[in-house]
Amino acid sequence: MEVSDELYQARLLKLERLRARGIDPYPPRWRRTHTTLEARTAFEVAERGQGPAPGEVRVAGRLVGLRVMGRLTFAHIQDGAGRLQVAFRQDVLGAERYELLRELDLGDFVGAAGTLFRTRTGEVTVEVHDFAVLAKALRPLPEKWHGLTDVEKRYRQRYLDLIANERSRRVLRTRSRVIAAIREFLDSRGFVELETPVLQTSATGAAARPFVTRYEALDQNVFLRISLELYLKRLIIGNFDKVYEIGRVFRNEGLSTKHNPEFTMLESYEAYADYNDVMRMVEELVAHVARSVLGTLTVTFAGHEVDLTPPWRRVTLRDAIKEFAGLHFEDYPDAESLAARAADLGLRVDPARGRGKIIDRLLQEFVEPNLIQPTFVLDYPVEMSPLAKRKPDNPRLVERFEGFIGGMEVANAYTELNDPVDQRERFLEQRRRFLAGDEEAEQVDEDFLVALEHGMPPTGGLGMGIDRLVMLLTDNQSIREVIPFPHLRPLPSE
RNA sequence: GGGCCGCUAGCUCAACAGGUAGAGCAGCUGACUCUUAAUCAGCGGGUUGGGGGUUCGAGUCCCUCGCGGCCCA
Repeated sequence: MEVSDELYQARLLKLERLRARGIDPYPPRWRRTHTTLEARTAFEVAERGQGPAPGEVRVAGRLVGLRVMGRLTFAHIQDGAGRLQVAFRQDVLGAERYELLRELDLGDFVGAAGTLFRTRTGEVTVEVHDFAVLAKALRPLPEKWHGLTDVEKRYRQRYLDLIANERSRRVLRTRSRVIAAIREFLDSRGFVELETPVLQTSATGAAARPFVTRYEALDQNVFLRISLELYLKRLIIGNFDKVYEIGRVFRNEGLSTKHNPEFTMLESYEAYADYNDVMRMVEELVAHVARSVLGTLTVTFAGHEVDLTPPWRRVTLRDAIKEFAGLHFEDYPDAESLAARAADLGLRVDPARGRGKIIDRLLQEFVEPNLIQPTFVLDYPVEMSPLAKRKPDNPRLVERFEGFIGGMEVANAYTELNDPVDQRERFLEQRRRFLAGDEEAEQVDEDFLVALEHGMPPTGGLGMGIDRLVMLLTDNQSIREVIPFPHLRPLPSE
């Protein structure tokens, strides 16, 4: 992050020379009439005789190109909408104003007022009558042609990446539009968006280790949420029939290109729906998002053509594992026999972690990477799913599905468990696992049990990882690309 | 956690077999009124990620630590 003293001092000197001339290098205002895009569009519309000539325009942006040719200077400024060329002529500006250009550097914000014209090479350009420094930059920009490619620096100083790399800006814009499209879809179906607590006295709703922090005023340890589930269910109990939240959850786990400690989840709950209804909603939701953001239902992800058109393939977990791992897990009623069979397949698993964990590993290792086209895997063992309702015809399984696309899990949903007695038993089973050393076991949430005992209607619930959905739609294999400021290990001596 | 690869000027990258660390862009000085990676002439710029070792001599070889990437678990 050190900048050479030479470059920094050169810019500081220019800053001081501006001040010496009575020019504020950080003026509080600049009245802008057009973005760069609006200015060009207005000119082109007038050129075709389809609108009035824009006359004097006032544009502003970061100086990203500067070509001084004696008494004529061309420059490009970049704003949020795009780039525009501006031309400074000494005979128009006068020698004294023109001299001020010497104090400009690439990276500075400038405002330019003037009229639009086309250069001999055909580029729409502002003939500048007046200009101002809006903010002097003291550090240099990344190289103008190659930009910034150092991956670590791109993440640590994301603003430089965003200045230099159009692709990075586009990915984050897509992220924003994905979230907007999700809201549009759910709102149009009558869902209500509410916010539930980030700070919780027990972290529930997922198998994950939580972050712990300290609430000083109450002299109490609190957790950052690992899911949105149990509070949204309380809202279902409280008569919000369709409710959702898009929010950050926090999981105290490893750091990688696939995992960020904080990530964005959508959870939705719908009374009187079951997991089949939720399945249909998920495929329609994803299709809506793709159509509205990309204008197509076919996306390329990691070299694969993925077709998001509903309906998606549906396969039971039992059949999926049979298909890809070649074993029928129901033939192995206990953890020991299943672990032994998994070992034959080259998968080392500890039977002490339980039968559900082994099945989960089989799913992750053998099935998940093969689910490139959108696929719902359904009917999970009850041990893996302490918040889901049992299947009426098979109490060892629950009405749960996960949605996979491009080899990634993007959705997880259940017919929600609303039997408070069964829920209490499931919590107690989780508690036993926790005491046996399973740090990811669900915590008992007594307050939630009391809520459930007041009655929750049959409900279909959904969790979706927004970051992964954005990865899919932008063809990024690293979650860090789709998060504005991904978490990185700290650099030494800070 | 393990393996492999990377870290050199502000940025993008070179540097044979261990022998004076270079180029382009950016910066500085100058020329230039239609350029657009402007061009031309000249100049400055380095703790080669940190620490240690081998050697007459280390960007290069060895050890170690840090950060990142890819793969595996």
